[in-house]
Amino acid sequence: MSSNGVSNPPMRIRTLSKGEQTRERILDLAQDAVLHKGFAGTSLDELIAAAGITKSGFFYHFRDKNELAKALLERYLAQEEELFDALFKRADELNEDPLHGFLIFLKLLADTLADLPNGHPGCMVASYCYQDHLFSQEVRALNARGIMAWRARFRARLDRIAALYPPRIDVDLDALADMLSAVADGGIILSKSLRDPRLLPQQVMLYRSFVRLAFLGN
Amino acid sequence: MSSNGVSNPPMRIRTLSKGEQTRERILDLAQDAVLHKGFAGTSLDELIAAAGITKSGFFYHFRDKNELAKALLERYLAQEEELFDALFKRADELNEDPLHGFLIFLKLLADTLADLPNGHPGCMVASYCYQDHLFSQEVRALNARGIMAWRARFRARLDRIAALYPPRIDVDLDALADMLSAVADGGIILSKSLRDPRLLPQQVMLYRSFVRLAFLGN
DNA sequence: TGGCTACTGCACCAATAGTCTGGTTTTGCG
DNA sequence: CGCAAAACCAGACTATTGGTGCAGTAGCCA
Repeated sequence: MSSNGVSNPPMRIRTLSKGEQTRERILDLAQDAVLHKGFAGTSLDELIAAAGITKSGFFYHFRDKNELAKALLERYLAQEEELFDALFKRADELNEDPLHGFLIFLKLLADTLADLPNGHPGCMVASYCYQDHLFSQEVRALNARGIMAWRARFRARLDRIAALYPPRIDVDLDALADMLSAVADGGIILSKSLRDPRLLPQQVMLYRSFVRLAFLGN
Repeated sequence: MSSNGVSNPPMRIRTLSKGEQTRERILDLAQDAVLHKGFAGTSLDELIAAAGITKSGFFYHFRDKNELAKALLERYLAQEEELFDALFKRADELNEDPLHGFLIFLKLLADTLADLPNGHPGCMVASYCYQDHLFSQEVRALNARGIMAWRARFRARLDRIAALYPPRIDVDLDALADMLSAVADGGIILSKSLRDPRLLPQQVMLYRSFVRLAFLGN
């Protein structure tokens, strides 16, 4: 796009350099493997074979395996952030009311999840949570911070909702915020285990029903 | 019961033979390790060292590592069954109404989870779900059957409830049954990742609020 | 022309992982 | 007590794993 001239980053989305491409390819392969075999069950040899590089090539991009774990998680969390940003933005454009905006967001989220061709691939945070002793303190902390970020994000919404719609039941808003993470992670487990991609969006929609009932009463 | 005579198993709870004790010890250690490091990350060497046996001793009890995985999951599912049986029994003794019986059950479940000294150790089904490519088809099927059993169990309750209390919202009872599994698995992930044992029972209680709202309206 | 990026190739290593064969002790039980 | 079965132990073996070190190089950009 716009090859107008000199040293401008074209269109804000920089095209990835060759090295970045390879790095992304490794991360893609690693993510897939880790979500199906766990981190320890994913060997470097398998990754380099699939990526079409050599061991030396791998260590050019990552100092060691733990750095791969870290990069994997960082990328995953960033992608989630982006997704939520985008969905909230779309939802807010459709409705100004905080409650209805949130309900729309949840519908958009469910739709997005339902449209994933092979179902949700799995949540890195959940995967890492069941292998925490494999990782450095840094990675574990990153994992926890990811969940806390989701809580803060949803909690902020719920605060604005509760200010306008006094809850029909006695409910801790942090817990209600956490419940979306829980239902999503649980829904992913259901979908993956039973090999039914519909279960995850279905659970999100159930959470939506709960929110609606709790604040709107119907 | 009744040690009236001869070849009765004393007290119904047979005391474990030495071999069974060792086997249980291995399974205990393995479960703990697997829930913290994943299956591939759990080495046999580490298990036999902790159990105080040799490698050969291990293979006397399990043909190979996959058999350990199977035994681990089978035992876990059986223990869950037992727990649910016990809690439903207690709940039903306290109230005959299906809805209130279920609500009591959920409270008992939350209390039980809250009383676990170090929080819930983790769900084997969730752990295995994120490492399915490590296991035989048999183990994967067992995992799926476990979730299906929970669904069937809760669904049966919800059917009886819905017959008496027409739901205030349009809700798929299978999905609502699944939601308990989802919220529990998600709650475990929250509790483990954030190192806060209260989060899991809290999520169960939120699910309880939802059920109450959906069928009772308050 | 040189320097940087992004690798390849190969040699080598200690530590495990998982298996297997064949023996030995320990235990329950009649 | 005596003996078969149960419950192990000793040790050898091989493939794999994560990782180190170093030398070399193709391509690109200034």
